Amino acid sequence: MSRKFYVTTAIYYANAAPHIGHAYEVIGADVIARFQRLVGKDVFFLTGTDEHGIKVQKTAVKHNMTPQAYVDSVAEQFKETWAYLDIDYNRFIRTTEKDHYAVVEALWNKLLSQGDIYKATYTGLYCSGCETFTSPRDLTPDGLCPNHQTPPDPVEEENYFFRLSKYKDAIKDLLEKNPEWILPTFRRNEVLNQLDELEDISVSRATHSVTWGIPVPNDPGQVIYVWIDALSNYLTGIGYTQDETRFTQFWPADVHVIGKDILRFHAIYWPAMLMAAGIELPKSLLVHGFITVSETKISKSIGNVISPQDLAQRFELDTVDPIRYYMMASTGFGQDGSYTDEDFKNRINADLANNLGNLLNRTLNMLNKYCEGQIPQFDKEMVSLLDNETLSQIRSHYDTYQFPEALQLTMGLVDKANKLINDAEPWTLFKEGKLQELANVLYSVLEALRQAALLLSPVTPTLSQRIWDQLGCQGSLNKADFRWVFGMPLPVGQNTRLGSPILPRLESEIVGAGKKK
RNA sequence: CGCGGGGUGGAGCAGUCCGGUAGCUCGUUGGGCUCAUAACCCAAAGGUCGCAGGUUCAAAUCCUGUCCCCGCAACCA
Repeated sequence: MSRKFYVTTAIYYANAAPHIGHAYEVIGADVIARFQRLVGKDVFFLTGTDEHGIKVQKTAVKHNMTPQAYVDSVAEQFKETWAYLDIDYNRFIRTTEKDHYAVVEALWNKLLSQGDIYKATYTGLYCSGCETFTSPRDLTPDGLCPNHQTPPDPVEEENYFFRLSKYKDAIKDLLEKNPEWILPTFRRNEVLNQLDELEDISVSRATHSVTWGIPVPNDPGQVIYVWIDALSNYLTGIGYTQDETRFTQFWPADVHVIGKDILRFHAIYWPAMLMAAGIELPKSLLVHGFITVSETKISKSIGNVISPQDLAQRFELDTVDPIRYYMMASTGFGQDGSYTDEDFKNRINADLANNLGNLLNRTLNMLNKYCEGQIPQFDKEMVSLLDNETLSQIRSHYDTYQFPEALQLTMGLVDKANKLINDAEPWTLFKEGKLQELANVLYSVLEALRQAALLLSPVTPTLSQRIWDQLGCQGSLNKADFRWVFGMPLPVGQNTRLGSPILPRLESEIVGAGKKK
């Protein structure tokens, strides 16, 4: 088994601030990265921003900024949000970075020299108001530009094209022979269906329509369009043509985490480009759905854009873990997820505050009263609440990106611990002087807590660490090892450190969902 | 007939491939316990399994028809 793991998110278009939709994807990728580290892989986790193009160019003008200054500010916002969300990435790539230019140019030149990029005339509908080409389906029924209510002009323009059609059969073959290449698998059909009408794609734009992009080598009148520019970030991120050692270490990507909106580009354009360039293909695409807020698609025009910070503020959270947990527990990849305040509060209170947090609290309190706060000496009557079978199921769910299932099983361990306390009644055992039995029960529960903290740590790193610390364990869970689940039981006699609840119950939200604050 | 996903107790889902007491989480109600973050444990109520036919001793599950939602079809996370 390979010891490396390369995971990426899509790079986010730098013309607006991040919201919980972006957060969902990046958290998913972060959970994958953290889990793979936990099981001992050498992980590289790449995320970043896509910063070129006409929209950025225009938005910058609107803000009275240069495109560069504008994308600098947006990239900064993304980085801040990622830090806030506890995203432990290895690199935040920006398509305006120098090494990316070098990669894109290298790729371009290679494809051009072998004839996979060629120059041709592109005929399109150009709206002078929008200063961009539009497609017929974006027009009003009368054939007018929806923004300007004017008819677009047919314009001919010299562009470079990528010989995508040449790779049609190879892509088809790839998808048919690798049913698991796109996950969840039902997405594959969507792509297969689109394959038949595949034409070559335009991969450059004339500078009179867009200037904010990577210039086409040796052709000052053209800039490279989004496909080659954006998709190739996955190569740049690990040093293609720049750092061959690292590149060969991590390529191919193990999984590209993407939204369903950009599946086509990742499932068709991207492998075609790689085939053309003679580069190995990524191993899989993990396609997620969208998060809707109160059943409505997140949209600026509707005004229900909500940032992770908004959400945390709304419930006065002192850690983002509930957000991470909620997103990973309630929505499997593939489905669209619906966010509501009510649902969020219920879920977090039930799982994290009541079941998990309170379990720690009640157990350590008893330990203080009955065992002077020390991990008690158990004997062979002590039962383990976690078994090998369940553990391997949890691991397998994490491995296959089935986070709701992994979390549910882990919470099952917590349930068992709560149940054991109710059934065994340690307070009665104490009164009756059955101290060995008492020690066994408490140890079982404490050990379950330690294991749960470890198993949840990819999703809730902060809360897990709080449990870890209160149990008196040393060090950071970021450096933990999956084998510790059974391999590093709580040492007898260790002093625990009961603290404040790891997560207070959420009370009524301050502002309702779906409204702008 | 473009392709695909889905319609199961108040909410969100599993079960459908390999027919046979309709399950899980949350919520609601009642009880228990008292170590704990009004928490935890137990129990109960609550479902024409979209609709209509058919096959079968037996269908949420197979077959046929039909209605309704949603997604995808060149840049919308």
